[in-house]
Amino acid sequence: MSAAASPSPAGRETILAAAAELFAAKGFAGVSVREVAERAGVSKANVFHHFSSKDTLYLAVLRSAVTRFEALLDDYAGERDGFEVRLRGISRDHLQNILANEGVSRLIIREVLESDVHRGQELTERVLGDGFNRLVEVIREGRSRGELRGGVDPVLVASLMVAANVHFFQSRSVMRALSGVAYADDPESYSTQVMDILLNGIASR
Amino acid sequence: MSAAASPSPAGRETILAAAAELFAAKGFAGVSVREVAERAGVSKANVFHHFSSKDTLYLAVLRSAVTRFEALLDDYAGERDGFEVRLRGISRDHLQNILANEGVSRLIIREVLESDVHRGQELTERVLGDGFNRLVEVIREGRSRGELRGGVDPVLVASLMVAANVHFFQSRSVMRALSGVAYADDPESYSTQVMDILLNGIASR
DNA sequence: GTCTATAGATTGATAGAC
DNA sequence: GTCTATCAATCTATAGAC
Repeated sequence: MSAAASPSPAGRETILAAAAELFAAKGFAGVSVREVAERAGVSKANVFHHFSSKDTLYLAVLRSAVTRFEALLDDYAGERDGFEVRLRGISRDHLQNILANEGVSRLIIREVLESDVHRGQELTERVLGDGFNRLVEVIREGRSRGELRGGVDPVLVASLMVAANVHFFQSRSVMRALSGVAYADDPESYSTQVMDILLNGIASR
Repeated sequence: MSAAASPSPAGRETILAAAAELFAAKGFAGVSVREVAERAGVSKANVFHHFSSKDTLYLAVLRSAVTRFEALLDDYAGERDGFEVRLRGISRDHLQNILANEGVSRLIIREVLESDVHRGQELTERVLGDGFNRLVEVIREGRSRGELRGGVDPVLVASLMVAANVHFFQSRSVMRALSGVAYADDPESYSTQVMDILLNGIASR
C-alpha cells in the first residue's frame, strides 16, 4: 500500500494538512494558495476545486481543531461515567488538544480576538458554534438530572471551561515568569484544580 | 487654569495618551515615534527624554492599564466590605475597565499571546506582575480569615477571575452570534454569574 | 528627503480540456 | 478530480520630479 496512487480520497486532507502547517507558521496573509498547492503536491486549481476560496480553506483549517474537540466529546458520550467525571475528562482532554495543536489554537484565538460583528458570526456558524453547543448540551444534560444548582446557566459554565483552558494556553509565557504559579507547566494539575472549583461551584446543594 | 503653559508635568502623560491611541489603532510596528511626537505636540527628542526607547514607551502604555486596575484595587482596600463583596466588586470593575479601554486591552492580549519565554518575563516584570500579585494578595487575605475552602490555590483563583473577564472581552463578537448567550451584551450580569459560581466554588464548607 | 508614477512580479480566482 | 492556461487586481520596488 504505497501512497503513490491515491487520487481523490487523500486529496482534500492533504491540502488541509499542508494549509494548517503554513497558516499556523505564517498567518493568513503570509501564505499564498500557490504555496499550499506546492506543499500538498497538487495544482493551485485543485486547491480551488476542494475549497471555494482561500478564506474557506482557512476556516476549514480552524474547523479541524473543533472537529478534534467534537471527536473528544464523542469519547465521553457513553453512559458509563457520572456527570463530574465526564466534565473533568472533557476539560482535561480539551486543554491537551489545545496544547497539542499550538499553531491552529493560536490562529483561532487571534481570529476571534480580531473579528468584528460580521466575522464573529461567520466564525460561530462555520467554525466554533457546533463544538461549543455540544459542550453546552453535555452540561444541560447534567442539569436535567439534577446535578446543577438552580439558576446556573449551562452556557456560562461551558464558557468558563473554555475560558480557563484558553487562558492557560495563551498566558503560559507570563505564568511561567510569575512567582508561585505551581501549575504553569502542568496542564493536568491545572485542569484538575479548575474543575475542582467549577464543579464545586455549580453542584446542587 | 489654562493648559497653555504647563511645560513638564503633563508632558509625560500627554505622550503616553497619544501613544496609547496610536498603538491601539495601528499596533507597535505601525506607529513611528515621530508620529507619537506630532500627536502629542512635542519633539521626537522629547519623547526619548521621557521614554528610553520605543519599546519602553509601548510597555508604559500597556502598564497604564494595569495601573488603572491597581487604582481599582485601592478602592476596595478598605475594611468595610466582606470578602465576597470585595471580590465581586473587583471583578465587575475589572471587566468594566477592560471594556472601557478596548484598544490597550487588545494590545495586552495580543502581546501575551504572541510572547515567547523572554518577552513573557518582560511583560510579567514590567507590566502585569504587580497587578496580578495584588489580586492574589486580596484572595490570600480572604483565605487567612478562613473564607476559602482548604486546598484552594489563591493564584489559581486570581487566574480564573482574569481568564473569565479576558474571555468575555475577546470572544464577545462570537458570543453575540451564539444563540442563547443571554449575557453577551451585559457585562454586569456576566460578572455576577461568574462570581456566583466561583465564590460558591471556593467558599469554605 | 519626500512624493508620484510606473514597470514588474505575484496574488486569488476562473475556464476549459482530460 | 486533476491539470494547463489565463484573467484582473494588487503588491513591491524603483525611477525620476520636486
